Amino acid sequence: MGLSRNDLLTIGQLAERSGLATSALRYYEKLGLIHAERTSGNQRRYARATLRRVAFVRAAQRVGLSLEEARTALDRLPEDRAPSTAEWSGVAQSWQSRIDRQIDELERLKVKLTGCIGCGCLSLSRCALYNAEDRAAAAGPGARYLLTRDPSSGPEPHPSTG
Amino acid sequence: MGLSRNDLLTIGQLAERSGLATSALRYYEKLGLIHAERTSGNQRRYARATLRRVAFVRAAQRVGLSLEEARTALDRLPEDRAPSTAEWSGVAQSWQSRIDRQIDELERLKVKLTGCIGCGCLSLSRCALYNAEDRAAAAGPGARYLLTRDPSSGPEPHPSTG
DNA sequence: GTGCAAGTTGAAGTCGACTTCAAGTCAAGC
DNA sequence: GCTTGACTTGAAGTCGACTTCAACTTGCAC
Repeated sequence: MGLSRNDLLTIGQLAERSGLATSALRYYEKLGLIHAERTSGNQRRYARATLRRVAFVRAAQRVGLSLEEARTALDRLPEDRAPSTAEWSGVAQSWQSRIDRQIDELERLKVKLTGCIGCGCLSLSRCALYNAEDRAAAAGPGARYLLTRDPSSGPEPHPSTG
Repeated sequence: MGLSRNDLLTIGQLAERSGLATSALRYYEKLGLIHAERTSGNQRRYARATLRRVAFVRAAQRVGLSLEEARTALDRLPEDRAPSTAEWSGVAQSWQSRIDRQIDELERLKVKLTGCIGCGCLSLSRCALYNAEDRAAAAGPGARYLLTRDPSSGPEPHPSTG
């Protein structure tokens, strides 16, 4: 399990240690999330700090960021060393409020479901589940685009061609 | 805004009332989530109860179910009337535990982030963010496949061809 | 110096949940 | 009866985050 040489990781080693597939790491590199030196034979060699960047990206995804957003956040942290408390706390705090919003939305949904049990609900007239008001609010990771259909808030699902 | 005739909704009306696009409703029909009668001219006409089914599907998505899973859950509820308290409570309770798991995972992530602020963390040796142990646990809606790489738990990301 | 696992590339495929398109048909108001 | 907007279909496109493929090259153990 030891590193083969002076602290540089092959893509396979980074994959094993980060829990990601090598193909994912190459993909991350293409997006500019991580970066590797090359051997004379053109193989990638990663600095150990890359492990940190990968962990950061995975955590970012868990808070609901896209890889593109993760890249932006990553740009505000140093590439070659651990961030200082100050550097880190800004990021962490904005993530915390994201998490809080997600938790909040889940709590509200839970209350609605409980209400529905109590009132024998799902009748068309006044079930809370039918009131879509806060659909766009905070939805979990990855789900934002799936559950939002309210044109007055948040990004459009696929504004590409039309 | 009134219904044009005897309680049957056109696809446009159902779209407006449910907040979904007509294309989404046709897609739901193709998946067997909803069903429509037809006019002599082959246009869809929906019973009002369809509104309930659609609402159910959207709620299911918010708890993290796929449309396929929603269809399965839907099969256990009556198609033409509001479910009884008994019929509903089984579903609602299983959703609640899903929600609880999701909240739980978010709480844990939040604690980790707080820890990282306090300890000037993100050093490679012992930052909690690096310990991926519970990655596969509960992740939010839609995110399960993105964040899971642990072969010992949960569904494989894309086991299709290989 | 050879064998073979592990690396390289770009292009194409996958997944779920839809949307968009093209080419036509229906329904309802005037 | 005509116009026009809402509807019909199947096929193809979109999105993000990867994975898979094919054809090839490197690097390390023996």
